[in-house]
Amino acid sequence: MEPLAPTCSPAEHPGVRKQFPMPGTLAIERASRVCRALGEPARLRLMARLAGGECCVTELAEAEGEELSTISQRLRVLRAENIVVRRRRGKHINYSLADDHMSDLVSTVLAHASEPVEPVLKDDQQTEEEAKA
Amino acid sequence: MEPLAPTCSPAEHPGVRKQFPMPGTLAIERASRVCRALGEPARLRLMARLAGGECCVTELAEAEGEELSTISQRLRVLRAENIVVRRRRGKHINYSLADDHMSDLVSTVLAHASEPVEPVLKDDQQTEEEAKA
DNA sequence: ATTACAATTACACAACTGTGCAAGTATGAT
DNA sequence: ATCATACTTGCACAGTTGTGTAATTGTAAT
Repeated sequence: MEPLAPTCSPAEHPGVRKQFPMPGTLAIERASRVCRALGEPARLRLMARLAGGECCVTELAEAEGEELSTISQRLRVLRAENIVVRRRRGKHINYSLADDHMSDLVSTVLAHASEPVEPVLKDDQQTEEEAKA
Repeated sequence: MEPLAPTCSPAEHPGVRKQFPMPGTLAIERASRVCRALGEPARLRLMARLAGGECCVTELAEAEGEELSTISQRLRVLRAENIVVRRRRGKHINYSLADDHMSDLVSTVLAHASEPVEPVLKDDQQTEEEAKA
């Protein structure tokens, strides 16, 4: 449990040691919960669908080709993190994204995933500048 | 497994049915993997730290008060999703965020988590407009 | 009231994930 | 070559998570 103190001196670390103000435990906790909720293909698909407009559970189940109960469970997880919101519409319950932040998040991560893997600088390589230094 | 066809007609669903172009399976898969990687407090904290500048494993372990092996495993997960990149620096291996998308993602989700829960429109309520309609 | 449809929830089981310990690899110094 | 430091990985165990079936709740209509 107790980590040992490193023997490497601070001078060995040329990285920017700007001591970025770390977010509080609560913020980290909440943010990671949101990410985890989006961290499953099935749920992220649901989010992508909801980004196109609000839907009732039956619609979503039909679109996804899944059990109603399964969709409901997924929505439950999303709702627990305030990622989606629901509203009664007569016999149906319509779900939609909680706010603009959420559509931002979804589109950002999807945009990144759609991009080609940058072949510019592969892992474990050094830049040209570093090579001559 | 086979979902039953819903008996509710499309006319019942006033939501924007704009048939948003759904992202491909691959994009969804990759995006959700990224989210899942960020979906754990410990790993997200690591990301927040790396957002402040590149670090070696020992530094991170010391900062987090964790075993070196634990940090290494976390970095492994992040690296598997191309979220972070590593580079040898003599005796050390420095990790840093893979690209600008990643710092964007991290700061966006953290910003959202730091915000107060909007008290504007609670769940399962209807807007004023809808009340008179 | 009863009936029908929409959605949620409880439960149980399988699959996955994170962690620490211990062993292994890689680099630099002597 | 040996030694020490820095990091990674294999393994096993505990804790978590997603899914379907079946039972339950809630709403609207008759």
